[in-house]
Amino acid sequence: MNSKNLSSGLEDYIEAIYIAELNKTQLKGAGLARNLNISRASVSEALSKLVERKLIEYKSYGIITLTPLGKEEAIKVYSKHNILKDFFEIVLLVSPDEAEENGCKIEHIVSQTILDRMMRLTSYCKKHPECIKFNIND
Amino acid sequence: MNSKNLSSGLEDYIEAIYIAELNKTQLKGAGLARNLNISRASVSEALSKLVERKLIEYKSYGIITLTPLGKEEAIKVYSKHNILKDFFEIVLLVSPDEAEENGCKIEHIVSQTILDRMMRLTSYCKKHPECIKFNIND
DNA sequence: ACAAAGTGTTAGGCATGCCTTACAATATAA
DNA sequence: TTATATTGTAAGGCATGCCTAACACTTTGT
Repeated sequence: MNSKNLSSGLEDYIEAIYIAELNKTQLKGAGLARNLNISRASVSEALSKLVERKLIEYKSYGIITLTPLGKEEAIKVYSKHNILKDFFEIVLLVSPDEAEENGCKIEHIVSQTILDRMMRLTSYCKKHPECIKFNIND
Repeated sequence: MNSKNLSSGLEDYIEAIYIAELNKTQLKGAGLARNLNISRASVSEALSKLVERKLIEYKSYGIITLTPLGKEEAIKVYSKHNILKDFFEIVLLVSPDEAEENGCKIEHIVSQTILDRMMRLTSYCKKHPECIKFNIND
């Protein structure tokens, strides 16, 4: 389980780091702790693991950076997240907050096939909005 | 977290016990261990917790039975499971195995609103099968 | 009734992942 | 430059949930 699969916990860290990079934020451990609402101690442990797995670069008091490998992983997770969120919002008409919350959890466990189908259905519903009447009548 | 919320692990046990009851199977700990592919020792621990929380009745070497409370919980989980599985199969056209596998995991974390919407969309698609063309063309 | 098969439990471990406390190191602002 | 704020980490805990090994108990078949 060391080389390939990331636990859902580590995926969350990687994703948060990636989002910080997207926002061009200089992220340190303490900031990550604040973002994730987790203790600095826990973040410290997690960062060590991520460094060990060569997914991030990080030295004490420095800025956290994704390695190319880490970025690859981050993009995977983040895109799962977005596929789910869009699907919940656009197809199932769920509120943004709830879509976000569910996406965050489900992203770690859902299969690729299901994501692919969701993506297709989302884009279909965007083009054919009349298809979303399921929710109103029978 | 004691009185109300079940961990996803315990939900799995409860669900497996419920399914055994549906099949009119006399279930003991060892059988449950086989069903879930888990050691007898782990099952033994879990059953103690479930007895403690008054979700099952169980004595060593006896048959495991759900209490009314346990049955209530089981039905909740099981119906989530089925809503997800049906949705994946009927709306997203995923294979039964994959639908099952994903349902098993997601049932523990998905919100009620999303389940409700999935249910509606599933029944809509059953009545209007032409709606599932999203998967073929644009 | 007694051996074999099946079942249950305890003890000791491992992994994940979170916490608080206490302290150490660095950065920053006066 | 020195005090304050920020950041990092080590130690010791807790909870979940899984494992194996070893042992104990019950059931079953002959």
